[in-house]
Amino acid sequence: MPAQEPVARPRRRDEAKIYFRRKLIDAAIEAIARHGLSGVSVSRLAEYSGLARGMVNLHFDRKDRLLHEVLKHLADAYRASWQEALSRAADEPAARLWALVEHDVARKAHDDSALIAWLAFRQEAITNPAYRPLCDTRESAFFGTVKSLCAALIKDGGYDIKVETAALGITFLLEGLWLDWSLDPQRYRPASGRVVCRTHLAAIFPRHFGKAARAADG
Amino acid sequence: MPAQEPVARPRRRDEAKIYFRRKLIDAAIEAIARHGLSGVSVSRLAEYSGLARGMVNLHFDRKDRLLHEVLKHLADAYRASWQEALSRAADEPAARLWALVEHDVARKAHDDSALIAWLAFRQEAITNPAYRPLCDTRESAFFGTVKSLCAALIKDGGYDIKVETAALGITFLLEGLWLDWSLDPQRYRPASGRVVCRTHLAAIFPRHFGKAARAADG
Amino acid sequence: MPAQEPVARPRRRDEAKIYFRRKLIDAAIEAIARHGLSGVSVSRLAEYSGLARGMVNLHFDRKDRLLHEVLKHLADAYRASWQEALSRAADEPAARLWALVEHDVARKAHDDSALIAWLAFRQEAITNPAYRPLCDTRESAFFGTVKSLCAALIKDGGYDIKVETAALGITFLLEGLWLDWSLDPQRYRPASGRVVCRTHLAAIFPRHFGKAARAADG
Amino acid sequence: MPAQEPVARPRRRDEAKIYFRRKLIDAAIEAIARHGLSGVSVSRLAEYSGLARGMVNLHFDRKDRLLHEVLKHLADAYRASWQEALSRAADEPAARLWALVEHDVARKAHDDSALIAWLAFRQEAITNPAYRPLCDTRESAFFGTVKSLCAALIKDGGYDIKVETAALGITFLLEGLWLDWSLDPQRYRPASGRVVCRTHLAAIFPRHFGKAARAADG
DNA sequence: GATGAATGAGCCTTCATTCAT
DNA sequence: GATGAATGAAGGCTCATTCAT
Repeated sequence: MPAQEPVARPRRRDEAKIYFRRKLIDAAIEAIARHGLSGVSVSRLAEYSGLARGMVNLHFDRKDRLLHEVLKHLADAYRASWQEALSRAADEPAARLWALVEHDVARKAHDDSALIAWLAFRQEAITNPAYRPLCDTRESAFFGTVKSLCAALIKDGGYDIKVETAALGITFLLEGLWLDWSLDPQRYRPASGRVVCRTHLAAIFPRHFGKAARAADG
Repeated sequence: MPAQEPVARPRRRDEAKIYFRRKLIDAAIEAIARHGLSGVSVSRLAEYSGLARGMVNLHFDRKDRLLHEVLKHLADAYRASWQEALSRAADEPAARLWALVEHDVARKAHDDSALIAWLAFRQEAITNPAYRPLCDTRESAFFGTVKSLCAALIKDGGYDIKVETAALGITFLLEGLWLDWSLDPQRYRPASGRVVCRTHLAAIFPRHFGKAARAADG
Repeated sequence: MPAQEPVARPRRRDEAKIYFRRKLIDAAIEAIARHGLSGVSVSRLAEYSGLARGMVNLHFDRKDRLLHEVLKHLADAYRASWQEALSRAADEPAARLWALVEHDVARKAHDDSALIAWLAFRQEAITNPAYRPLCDTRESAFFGTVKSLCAALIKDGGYDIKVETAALGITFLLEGLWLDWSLDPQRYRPASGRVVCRTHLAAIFPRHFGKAARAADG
Repeated sequence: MPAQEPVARPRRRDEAKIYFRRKLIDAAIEAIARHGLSGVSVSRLAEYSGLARGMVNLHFDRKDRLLHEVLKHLADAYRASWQEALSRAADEPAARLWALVEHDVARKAHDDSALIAWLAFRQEAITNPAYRPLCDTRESAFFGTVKSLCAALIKDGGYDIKVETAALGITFLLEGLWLDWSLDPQRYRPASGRVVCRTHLAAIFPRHFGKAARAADG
């Protein structure tokens, strides 16, 4: 767990409720990252959160629902994160697309637990349909954004490639990156991930990510 | 479960042993594919295999070891499969590399349970180090083959790209494909996966997979 | 089981904890007495105590530890019992030694389960070293007390016998008594056990337990 | 286990039967001595005997019955042993009684497994009535012999003691000795056991085991 | 006769949930 | 609201026994 912030328990009821829910969600993320989804027991949540066992059922009714909230939390946080990165990028499709990629590539250097937990849900969604809507890459806002950026680039560059194909290629690459990273975070090097993605983009959108752009990137 | 082949139980002891072990391994693959790794209980294995509960411990000592054998089985089967595909390809690096990719792309149209089970182990390996050696893409024979084929292509085509980068890009793409497929096998279309990969290869190895080659592919 | 005292379950938590632990310990003693140490299963403990199966692990973590606590309980209760008997005796070594013997001889008329359970642990200690410290007669406070009383008598009477030998003889006799009693409690007669011990004491400490004393005893 | 005698398996069927039964009985004694009665599993018997698992049921039908045979074997061997010691003694009650005691006292220096196994059955007999007849000291030929020797001594010496009391005292002492020895065979010293018994005999039969006799013993 | 593969009952333990405190 | 004691279902494993080989 990262440095335990010594935030005091709020006195007001509605604030306390939020406080406890958040503590349990954080504990769950940590537990998933360390022991996998099936390694999350109520006892372990109590241990990791420092709260009583009954809190899970009090605040989320069922362990099930807590996990669902955790997934929502992860999805929201991820979306907020890449949208924030997007908002800082220049207002051109190429720059914005690269901002998305760079955000993913770079983020793997920190933020371990959340990423691993996300992957755990991603896997669980295969057999547990309840998680699917929140996990399906193709349905996410991220994928939508990538698609619209690709569409803009294709229109602008006159490329002979379908939007769907371009967007899928990019997301496949990023997902492969996640998995590769997750198996051994120590081994992962942002630089090599970046080059792999850049090369791919240069291939499908040469006028936007071709040699000139690559030189600028180093 | 696929159609239950009515293979009679062998009478000879050594054959029966192999027969039952195989039955348990198949049952495990099926159970993993349906319920995830943590959904594999001895009772469920008994149910899926039609054998007694004690058989798991009799033939594999611990459930643990059965699962390890399942993973080995999956790894072996996958390796045998792509190697067979490789052996049928023309003796040129480009053709051979494409044979590998095509094998992966096409295989997702069948073979559901094995693939999903493999992904489950892949995920489990993140938190359970015991599975890691058999799951780490970078250490596999597959990745080694991809690397040596890339090396040959780079030498032949004089490309300005590191072997590692090229090989990683290809495997990331394929792994992304696996995940995308796994979440909804019905949705998956081999054709679109093929195009995504082809486009990528054309980008990094244009002299081998460029326009001319793409035209040939359709 | 002896008549189930209808003591209501305490409402206060700390009292309830003691109450349930005690109930389980009593159930264990009863189960050991009826079925032997290896006949104590969690199911049987639940049955005998009227509590849920999970209570064993809740209150003692492992069945193992419950049994250890049972042994401690038996040892404590036995010690308290003979010490109480000792405290009521006159302040002379002979009277005190006899009080100890009489306590053992007489107690076998009641208190069945505890005694049989104790013997079961005594036996188990032979192959399970964990029980040994609490079972070893020679290390017990009882043996120490017997020794010091013997020492006092030897000094007072000028007997030509080692303290260790005298004390061992007495404890051997008492242990033989226990075993003989345990095989058939119905057959056991305190009177005959008493005579056997008295005769022995008269032999090694004639000036304290000789004819005159024997006459007084009846 | 003591040095494994390399006796070849007999060819003749009836001899082979005896041979295997004996091997299983020896294995059982060893297993009981090491792991206690409840630690004797068919697997362990197979391991210790070097025979197949099915042999237990083939030769003894049930594990139960094998154990019963083991107890009979132990009882027979013990009886043969003390009777042999008795036959070597001089033809006087005192000498014969002492031969019995000495046999017991001295035997504890070797013969570990059989003694510990015997004690295990002795304990088990408390809760399992099936073992009782073969374990009950008071019913055994040994006790009968002790009683008749005591009777002879009482008649000869004109002692004022009941036969039963005298015989019980002696057997209690010896049983106490067994238990004390069993908890720590390393600690046991035959000499001290001998002195304890001698002192006791001198007390109840002074004319036969009094000072003069004691001096002779050292 | 001898073997060990196959069975299913029973073992201890962990678990999510309920609910009195 | 917050706690953790109590429950009983389900988990993996060991076992004695049966019986085909």
